Order: sequence, then C-alpha cells, then structure tokens
Amino acid sequence: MLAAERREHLLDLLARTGKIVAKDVAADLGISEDSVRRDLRDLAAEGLCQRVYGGALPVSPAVVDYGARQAVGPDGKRKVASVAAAMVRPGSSVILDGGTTALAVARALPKELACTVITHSPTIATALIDHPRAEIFVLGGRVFKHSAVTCGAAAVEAAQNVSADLCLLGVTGVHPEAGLTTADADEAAMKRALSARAADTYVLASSEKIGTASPYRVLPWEDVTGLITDADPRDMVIDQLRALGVEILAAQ
Amino acid sequence: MLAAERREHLLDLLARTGKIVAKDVAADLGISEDSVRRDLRDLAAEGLCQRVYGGALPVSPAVVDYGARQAVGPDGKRKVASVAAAMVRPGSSVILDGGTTALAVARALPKELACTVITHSPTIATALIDHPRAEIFVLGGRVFKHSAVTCGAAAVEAAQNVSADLCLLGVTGVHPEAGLTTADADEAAMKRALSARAADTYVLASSEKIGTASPYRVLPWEDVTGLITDADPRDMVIDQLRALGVEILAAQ
DNA sequence: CCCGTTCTTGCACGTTTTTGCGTGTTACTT
DNA sequence: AAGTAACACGCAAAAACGTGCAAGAACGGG
Repeated sequence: MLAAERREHLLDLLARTGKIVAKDVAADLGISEDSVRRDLRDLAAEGLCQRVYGGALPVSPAVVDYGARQAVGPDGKRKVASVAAAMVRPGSSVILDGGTTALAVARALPKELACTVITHSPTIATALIDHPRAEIFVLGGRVFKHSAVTCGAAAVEAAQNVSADLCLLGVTGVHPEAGLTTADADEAAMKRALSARAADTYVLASSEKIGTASPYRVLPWEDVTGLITDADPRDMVIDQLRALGVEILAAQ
Repeated sequence: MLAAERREHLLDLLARTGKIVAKDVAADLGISEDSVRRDLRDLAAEGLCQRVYGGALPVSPAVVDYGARQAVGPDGKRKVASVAAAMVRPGSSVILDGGTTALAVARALPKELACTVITHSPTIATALIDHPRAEIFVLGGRVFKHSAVTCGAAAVEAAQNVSADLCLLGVTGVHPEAGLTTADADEAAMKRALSARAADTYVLASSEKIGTASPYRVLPWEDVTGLITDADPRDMVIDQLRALGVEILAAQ
C-alpha cells in the first residue's frame, strides 16, 4: 500500500465513521501505529483532521456531531437508510431532506443507480459529489447551522421550482395525534414545502423517535404516504399509524 | 513494447485499479523501474496522474482531487488564503467562489469575525457550518461534479438576488491579454454573475496560474479590482497586470 | 549505404524519504 | 498516586528517488 493511498484511506474513514482510532487502523492495514500517527500528524498540519489522544477527529464539530449522533443508533439508522435507498427507482428524482438519517440514505445509494437528488443540505450534496451517476440539485438559501440545511423564505421559494417522484423526510417526532413534528418552525415550513413538491412522501424515523412529539408540526398524516422505521411492526403506536392509512415499511 | 503503448497501459491501469505501484508495473512488464518512473513523471507533467512516493494516483475523483491539489501547492494556497481572509471586514458580506483556494479562505476566516458568506459551493458551506459567527448563504442550482459547485441557469438566477461588498474569485488562468479564464463555459458564466453582484472583485491565484490561460474568459481586467497571489511581485506578468490598473496583493 | 545525431533505456551511485523499533516522556485512567 | 496507554524523538535499515553515463536503437542527410 502506497503512503498516499493510506492517507486517502484515513480521510475516507474519517468522513464515513467520524473518527479514527490509531490502533485499530494500524491493525487493519497491517502497519505500525507509528506510521498511522505520522500520517495523522501530517493531515492535522494540513488542517484535514483534528488530532486527539488515541487517534483523530474531523475538523468540523458539525461533522463530529454527525459522527456522535450516528454513534447513538447506527444500526437503526443504517437499516432505515438502506430500505429508503432501495425505494429510489432508476431514472427517478428524489427530494432528500437533511439530517443524519438522510445522509445515511445518500451514502447508501448504489453506485450504479442513475437518479436526480434534490436536497437542501450542503452536507448531503458534498457527500453525493462522489456518486458516479447521481444528478445533484441544491436548494439555495440561508444555512441553519444547528441542522446544517438551508431554510427560510429563499429556500422555500427555491423549492417551488422543483418537483420529484419521491420525498424522503427526516423528523424529530412521530406521533399518532401530533403528526410529524420538528424542533424549529422554519425547518418545519421547509419540510412542508419539500413534501408538497413530490408525488409521494415517506418519513424516515428510527425507533427512538416513534411516539414522541416536538413543538412544530410538519405534516398531518393525510399528507404522508408511508413511514420507514426500524421499530417493531407490532408496536402499538405503529398500529395506530397503520390504522390512519400510513404505509409501514419495517427495516429488518 | 513501445513507449507510447506503455503509457497507455499505465493510464489504463490507473483508471481500472485507481493506483499505480511503480515496482509492480516494472515487474509485470519486464522493464526497469526507472522507465516507469520516467513515464509517470511525464504523465504527471501533463496532468494525467498525480505522482506519489512509490507510484501514482488518479487526479479525477473530487475528494482525491482536493487532497491532491492541496498537496501540490499547500504553502502558496495557504498564504493566498490568509491574505484573502484578512480582507473580509467585520460585518461585511463576501461572495466566495468554489475551489480549493476558496476553501482555504473559508477555513482561514477568524472565529471571532462576524460576516456573511455567500457561496455556490456546498463543500465550502459545509466547512463553514462550524464557524461561530459567519452567516452562510448557499446559491442553489445543479451541482457540477468536477468542480463541486452549483452552476447553470438556476444558479446564475439565484446569484441575481444577492449583493455583497466583496467577491473572492478562483480561476484556472491569469493572463495579461486573455484576462481571467477557466476551463468550463458554465463556470465562467457563474463566476461572471458572482462578480457582478459585489462592489469589489479580487482574484485568488497561486503562482503556478500566473501567465497561463484556459479556453473560457471569465472577466476582462477592467472588472477586476485586484489580484491576491503568492507570485513574486517583481514578476514580469505581474508588472503588466499592475500597469493595467490591477491592485496586486502579494502573499508573503 | 554509411555516418553522425538524437532519443531511449538500463545500470550505478549518492541522496532523500519512509518505516519500524527502542527509549524516555507525557497524558489519561483508576 | 500508581499504572497503563499513547506519544515524541532518535536511529538504522530499506525502499524509492534523481542524476549522470554508456550502450543501443531509430532517424535523417549525404
């Protein structure tokens, strides 16, 4: 393995998993920990990673945040993401919301799948630049830092000019009575605008969000085609949603 | 085996496997490592591969590209970036172009500097999410993968709705007669639109771009306020530009 | 056809870079 | 406070590199 290749591998690992453990990488690649440490030191000097005791972290806390949040429920998110990615038909267009679950969907899109992805998340757009066949369209506007997506009037207006077959929406709360909810009013409006531009809207929600509600309503259940979740299909809340006419797609 | 044949083989290998190990190729083809090294040196000079210790890597993938291009002239880029970042006044708004140099500028913005950054690069928007005081605005549109920025009609239109104090533009060619040039027509149009929305336009160009020209003109020198570069201020080309009324800001 | 020129190629040699290990130091943990 | 893990530094061996050089092939003019 070439030295430059190793560095690429480290950056890739950092981007995908959100962290690097020097010891593990050394064992994986069959090289000494010293080499890994030297590489990390160089990468840190170039501002490409942040050196920490035992390994390295991404430079941007936002990305660290992604890593951390992914660490909370990586299995659930991955399962949900792979089911969602499988729903994207070749040649179709999909509106992809922001958030860690949607990011996982973007990464789960098969390399050979040609499709158009419309997103208001710069992070997701960046992640998809590597995808050989995806056409990417970014909805512009002011960037909301806590969620790393564009929101507000300009973004909503930009959304009016697109339309898609499918909208995959992430939310913070999924509740039979409250509907889909989120923690920010502007975000809720943006998600509403996104959903309105697609023929079908599916909600991505790992199990810990089921049965919870946040302050701002995004959509009532009438406007939702289905729910993709890793929660138990026999869960009581899930049953209630099914009774409301929501298609339930169980991940795993 | 003919020399040209060998070069084809190398490029093919690079495209298929993503890397070239000088030693292995020499053994496979039954030629000396010196010949392989010479070929790789020539190919790298033509921009067809990226020379690394032990062999070569491709130049194309976006992420690899970032690493590679930064590896070429990290010092120059960093110097230019820090001068450019120092030009952003507190409370002002700045239009930031795409590219590795602009990315370096984004990273060089001091944490305590409150400003508005308008960009058509999802990568730069992502990098700025962790900046505590920067307001970020993304110009939406179709994403051009080879340069990782939004371009085209929608992006140009989005640019009409913003205005800024300063525009920092990256280009591929800086030539006294040809003006500022770039390798893609859509990109050129986008850069032109960006420049038109700012009171002042400064060009970011590390020394290797000085005196070179690409196919598509972005701007004539009349529309450029200044040039930020790490090239020698007494360089002949730089002198010509100064005579054209371009303000020269020497980095280092 | 012959001879001088140019270009390519492989080898030798000295230089630079990388790498793993040993040593002592520092940082984190319990 | 003691113990362990991670780290930095120096070192030496190995690998890769660049350069100069000579042998040989390709080429062109006479």
